[in-house]
Amino acid sequence: MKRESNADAQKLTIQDIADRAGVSKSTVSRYLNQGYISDEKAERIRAVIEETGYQANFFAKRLKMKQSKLIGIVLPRMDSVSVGKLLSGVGRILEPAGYQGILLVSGLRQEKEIENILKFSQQGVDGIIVDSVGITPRHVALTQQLEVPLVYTGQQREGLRCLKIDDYAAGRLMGAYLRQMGHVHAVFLGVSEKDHAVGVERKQGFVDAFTEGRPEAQVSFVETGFDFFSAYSLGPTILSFGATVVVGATDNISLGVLRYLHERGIRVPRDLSVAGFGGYDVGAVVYPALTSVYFDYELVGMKVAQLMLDAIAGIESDLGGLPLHFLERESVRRIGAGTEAPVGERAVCTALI
Amino acid sequence: MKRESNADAQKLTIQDIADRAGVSKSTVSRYLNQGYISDEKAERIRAVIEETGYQANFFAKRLKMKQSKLIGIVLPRMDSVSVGKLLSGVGRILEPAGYQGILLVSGLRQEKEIENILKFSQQGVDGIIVDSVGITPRHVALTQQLEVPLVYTGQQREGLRCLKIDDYAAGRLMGAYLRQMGHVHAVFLGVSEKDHAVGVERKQGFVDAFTEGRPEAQVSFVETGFDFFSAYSLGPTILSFGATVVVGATDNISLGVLRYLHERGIRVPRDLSVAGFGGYDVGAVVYPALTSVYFDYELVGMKVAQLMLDAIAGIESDLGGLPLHFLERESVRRIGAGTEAPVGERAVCTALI
DNA sequence: CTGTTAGCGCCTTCAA
DNA sequence: TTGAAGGCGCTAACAG
Repeated sequence: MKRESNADAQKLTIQDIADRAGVSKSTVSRYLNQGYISDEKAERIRAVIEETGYQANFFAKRLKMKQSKLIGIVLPRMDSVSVGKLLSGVGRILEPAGYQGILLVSGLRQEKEIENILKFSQQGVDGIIVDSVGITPRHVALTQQLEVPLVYTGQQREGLRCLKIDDYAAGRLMGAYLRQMGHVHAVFLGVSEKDHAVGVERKQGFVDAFTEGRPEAQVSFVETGFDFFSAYSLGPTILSFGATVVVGATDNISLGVLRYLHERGIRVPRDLSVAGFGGYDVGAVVYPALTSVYFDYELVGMKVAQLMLDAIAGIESDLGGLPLHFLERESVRRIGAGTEAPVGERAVCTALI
Repeated sequence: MKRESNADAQKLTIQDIADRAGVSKSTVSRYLNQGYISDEKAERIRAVIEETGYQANFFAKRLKMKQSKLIGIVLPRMDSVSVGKLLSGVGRILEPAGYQGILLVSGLRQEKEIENILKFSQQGVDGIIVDSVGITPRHVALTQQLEVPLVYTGQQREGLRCLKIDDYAAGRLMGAYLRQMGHVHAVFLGVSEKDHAVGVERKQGFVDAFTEGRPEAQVSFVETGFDFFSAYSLGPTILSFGATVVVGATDNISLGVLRYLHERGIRVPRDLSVAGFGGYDVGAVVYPALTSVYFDYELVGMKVAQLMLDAIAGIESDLGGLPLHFLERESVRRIGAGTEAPVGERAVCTALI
């Protein structure tokens, strides 16, 4: 009966392996890393490692190597589809590169976001990815002060390494589409301007493309939260404007509207059109399926991760833009003739399911 | 103009602080940990640390301390609502306890799940939480072999530290409800039995409660994938049985059915009832809102994390069960009188939105 | 090709 | 109370 199984893998050190293989520590180390040893010893070492299940101590190794192969990821929240997709994309790039993501959640608070960045930098991660809810001057200062490379997404700011979907362009896409469909009066159900990307850029893009050179065009604004219940409860207000289409700043918001309209017996799109942003799968299950601008968050994640890797390698890369896809589904009705959108405006529109 | 700002926080070591404060390394160390020094020196050190922004090197510290304050979390996938909620719950417990989660995704592959567990144990995490898609004998062997404590969720297995929702009970809850509503013939749209929790337990619970002591009761089975498109495409098959209710093993599956029925002009619940499992928010937005058994994955996450913390502390705790809530919404119709369910079967039913 | 020798930055006896 | 010294496990010169 053998006493030493390959349990307690943690306990043995490189010295133990060296002893059992009858070589020195450094030889084992070389075997593990570069490899500059005779086939014979290599084989002896391999055998010992095999049977003991030895694994190098992570912390000792990192202490020497001065790099953790860890990327800190600061997230606004955990239970969100887009965050999930983003993470999925990030992992896809990080893993094959030998890096590992480590998370910290900031509960949508900018302050905590900064704390988390600090915490990661103290922990000695090799890079920090921040999915921000709002970049403050302190973010900028901190980023420049820190040694470790940072990449931001979700929000954008001059002077920082950023990569996010083009909310303004997304807004324009929707605005152009609706004017083509002949709509003249729209209700825009937006969110707080504190979220610059969604609250300001997305809305502005929509308004610009929808109204540009059309004095008769009109957009009414209503502010809501991100969840569909808050949108749902705004139903009466929305109807009071007498518009022909309601645009929610996110699909969730639009779904809330859809549900309200359904209960009120208002048919979509016959009586009123509805559209959103995000292109979530759920938009395809509801009836009518929601017309939306699709954001490929997984791709965002992949590009952000690549940007991170490049930054670590000392390369300041520029990974082009992120494509936007227009999902023309069932919730928007054509009214009258429509106004042609500016040339090329529909170039990136693609119909997906 | 000061040359040394508090940038490069990483670079200074405990020795630097000691020098600037005019004390020895060990004094600084003591200040940082236990505290067994004169107020005077303590103050000097505090000041230096304050102005330099010094932070102890994470890896050096861990190398000495023999504990990482890191919990490895092995996930089947990243882009899923339930995983997001679970993580959210885990974080809620881990963070205040000074622990941090670190993730590895196994892409729904059991093999990779094992690799990931191994990887974490090599990295010296203090504990590993596994949201499993299927526990194999190798999982069991590995778990017993490893030094580090493991906690499983998603699946259950004798001899392992597990905590998951009671799929069998959830199935029973649904079965009992439907028989009470007078249904006699149901179609169960289930998933592969490889997923023991969902594919076997949940289904069995449903069948048992639905048919027990009712020879006339009948359940027809159809196997599908987890996504709603695959369920959607099974529409014709489902209808061919002529049942009065369709039960999807997950809400996603049921949503696919709902969409199919809607397109075919079949009214729910008038012509056919539909129900699911999960209680996702989306189920409340569709029309009719989906009746479902609600799983509080965030709570699961919290309990799993607590179990982990206890295990680390050497305590083998038993955190009771997880409550199930029945969401009686709009998609199931009452037919005839119904059969009373076994006594107490509805005890844990609660109506949430 | 290989073993010896230094540390990486920190914590922790051990004397003083 | 404090400082000196040793060592956690590993890698990377440096001589052989």
